[in-house]
Amino acid sequence: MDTPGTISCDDELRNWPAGEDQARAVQDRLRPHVRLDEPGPEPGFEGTVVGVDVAYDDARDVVAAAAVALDARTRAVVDEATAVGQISFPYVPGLLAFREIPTVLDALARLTRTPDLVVCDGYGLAHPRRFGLASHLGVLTGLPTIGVAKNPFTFHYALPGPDRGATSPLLDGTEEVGRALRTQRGVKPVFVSVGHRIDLDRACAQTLHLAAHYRLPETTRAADALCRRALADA
DNA sequence: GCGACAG
DNA sequence: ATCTTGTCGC
Repeated sequence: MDTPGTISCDDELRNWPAGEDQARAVQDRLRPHVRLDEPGPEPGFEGTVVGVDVAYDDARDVVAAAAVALDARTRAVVDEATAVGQISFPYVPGLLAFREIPTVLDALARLTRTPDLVVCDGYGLAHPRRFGLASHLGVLTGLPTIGVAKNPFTFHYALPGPDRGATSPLLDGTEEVGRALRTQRGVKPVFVSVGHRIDLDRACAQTLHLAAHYRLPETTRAADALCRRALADA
């Protein structure tokens, strides 16, 4: 049985859901473990921010994940790791975590130090059941996580102002589940949501600091490039 | 029933 | 996510 506030990552992996109904049940069971009461690290803190990403080859049934650790202040790459596996779940909107997490966990385990913050491609709280990829990865690892997505999924938003740093609420009805964040002037915004153990203001501030030169955070760009290389070499 | 739908 | 060349622009 689960102890309140504690889950076993190994047990969750052992009992990976076989179908969509089971997967949704897992999300409903794990959702109460998400912690939204911690402010999380400030941008530029002493430590590492890790970007994770995954690439697929459906024809070969191969998935490659990458984890790239950056110095949180300077954004210099300080560590990186990859992992290759078999595709464990089809892509179903709302169930992305079940497709990505097993291999991502492998890659994270191969880093030489524990991340202080993990940046995911996709969403955390901004999810039909408030438990997206970033929330799920946060609960399984216990690490602070955020989600940075390239499109608004099923949610609505007004375009933020044109300046870098401008934001607007990402809405599910009237509930703010994340924010549209302009990381570069005049460039389409990214969509930030909280995963685990960080608040939305800090999640946006971290994203802005990491996206100093491009639309997407350096963490995401580095992890994306690395997992593609890992897939090609697999 | 129809359309929308992170990666 | 992935299939994919050249091309317009700073």
